Amino acid sequence: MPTSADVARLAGVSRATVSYVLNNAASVRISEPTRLKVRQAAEELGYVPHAAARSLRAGHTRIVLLAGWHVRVGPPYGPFLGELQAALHRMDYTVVQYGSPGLSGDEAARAWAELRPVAVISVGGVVLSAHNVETLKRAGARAVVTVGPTRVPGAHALVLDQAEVGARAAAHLLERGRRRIGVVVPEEGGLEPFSGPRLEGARRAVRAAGAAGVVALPMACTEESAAALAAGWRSGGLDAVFAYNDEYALLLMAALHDAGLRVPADVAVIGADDLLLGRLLRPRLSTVRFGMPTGERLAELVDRAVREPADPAGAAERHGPAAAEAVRREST
Amino acid sequence: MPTSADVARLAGVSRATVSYVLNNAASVRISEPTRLKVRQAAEELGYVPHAAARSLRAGHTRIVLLAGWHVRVGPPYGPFLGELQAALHRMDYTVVQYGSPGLSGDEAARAWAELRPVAVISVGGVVLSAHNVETLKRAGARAVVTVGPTRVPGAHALVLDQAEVGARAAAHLLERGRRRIGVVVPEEGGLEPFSGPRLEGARRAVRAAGAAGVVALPMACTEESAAALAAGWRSGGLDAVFAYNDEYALLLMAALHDAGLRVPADVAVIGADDLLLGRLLRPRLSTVRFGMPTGERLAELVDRAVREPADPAGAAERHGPAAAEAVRREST
DNA sequence: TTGAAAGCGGTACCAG
DNA sequence: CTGGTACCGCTTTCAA
Repeated sequence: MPTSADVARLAGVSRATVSYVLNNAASVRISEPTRLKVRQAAEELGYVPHAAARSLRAGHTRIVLLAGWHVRVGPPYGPFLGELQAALHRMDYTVVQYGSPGLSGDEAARAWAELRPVAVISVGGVVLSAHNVETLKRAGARAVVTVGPTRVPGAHALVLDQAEVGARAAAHLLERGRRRIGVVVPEEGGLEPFSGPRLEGARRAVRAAGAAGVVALPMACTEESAAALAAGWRSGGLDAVFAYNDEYALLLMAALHDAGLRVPADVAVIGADDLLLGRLLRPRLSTVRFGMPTGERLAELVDRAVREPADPAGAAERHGPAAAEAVRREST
Repeated sequence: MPTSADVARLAGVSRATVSYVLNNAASVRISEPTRLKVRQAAEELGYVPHAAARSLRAGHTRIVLLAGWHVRVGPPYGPFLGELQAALHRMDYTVVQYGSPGLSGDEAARAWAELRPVAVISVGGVVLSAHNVETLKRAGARAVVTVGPTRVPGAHALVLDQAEVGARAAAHLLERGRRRIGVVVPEEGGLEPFSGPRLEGARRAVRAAGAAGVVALPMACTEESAAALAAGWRSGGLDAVFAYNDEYALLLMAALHDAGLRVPADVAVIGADDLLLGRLLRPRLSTVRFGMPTGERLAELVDRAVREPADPAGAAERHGPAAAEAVRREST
């Protein structure tokens, strides 16, 4: 691969001049003929600058590290992350995906810091400590943003209060007169940061209402698992279920139907995340929708944090939880 | 951020020694006490090596560039890409996501080459020329893999013959005795590399069978758009539809149902990609399934290409298309 | 207007 | 066994 020295040689100028020309350096005037020679030489050699060398010299990168993307990234995160990525790209950042299955906070922070990202966005998954955030900041991160149920000192937090989702679902079921409520908990790994709070939120809401409590129902995202759960339903005596997610809800609903139970007459079913498919199946699925911020908005937040040198500690944590609301359709 | 020089100073050794210790250099023997001093110093300072500096010196990176991830990345690509990413991570590669909306092949190749990736995986989207592949290889890419309908000279190709999908769908509908066939084409941007060949394949299959031809039906992935399409259905006189995708198929099926048409009596509907939800809705949706390679397999292919210095030109293109087959359920 | 040279952080050769 | 040092490719003062 040709280097800037090769271009300089071919153009008959110094490496400095090459750099000035190709970066349109404003602080220095280069004659038009020289510019042309340099441009042609670069073109001819197919010169492409070396990003690592540049950022080594510059002392900082334009890397935004997007961490903790699970294999199972269900809606509404998929579209959200897509938007985020596109927006950051438009702002000229290099988005580096970093899946970190099974890494501890310390290991993850170290691995991420090696890249010297200018910002880190941690989506679910890895739980960072204040010390980890400190490590990242010292490594050049001007912004560390966590998206998820927890809040880390020192980091911007886009709190997604999953407990609120569970609470709304339970409240809705209670309102509809149900009392014996089950909560489907996914058996798939990696969803605990979401499923745990959802279950807990439902539990709290039910307790607050003076009802008996909720029953956790492990289930995998397969037809077989749903059928197994539905088969034992009558003996459980539950009259309502909050199914973590619309996907799980629909699976279970189909299985309950096949097992001869009527929805919502025998069992009320509510999901979450307001997926499109919830409106396709009949009865239409009730769900809990929660206002996910747009990817663009988070991208702007990151961009601002990167540019603002002053990062008042107070401002770091003021990004409130998005509101959740139950949407009643036909299944409850 | 502390550098290896800081660690060396604190430990009272040279930078070279620090490097040897922290990288467990096998070619050199360092005394145990020294190792300990270095380790402690590094720990104490919270030293994290600088990836860019390292790869600048090494002359190569462990970056695998995953390019062309669209915002709307529908199944079965989502899970596939997730697996791929996880597998590469396990093999100790750094996966860099690079969305390139609206970039030409030349621009994209340049931008990618700046990162000096050791491998490039281009998923749909950007169309690379042989020259672009050459640029990337010169920039250090030991493997360039394209995943999608087209095949680029010089690159490994994981051909996903979308035309075959369309052809199978159409053939299935013809077999079921249908003659006037519509093909839903998504209005959403970014899907053309997939939707175009699917339409074309269906068209060819219908022509080959001596039938009249197919009608392209633009539709967005929303209830409204589906309803609009369904509303004008009777005047179109079509007795079957291939709907690009199970998602579009289900939307349309629900809309047709609401418009008073019976599936499959009045209209046969077939989708593609064999999504889970196609088995939840009744009637169960017929679909075209095609064997997507697992992410693990592609990761291994990349890994092998990276390690094998010899890359016989003949081997570069032998990765055949995955087979597609129609799965009949209840909607056709 | 252009060139020479220092140095970003880390690695690996060679000398001691 | 360890230290000195050259160098990876690029940017950016400082001089000419």
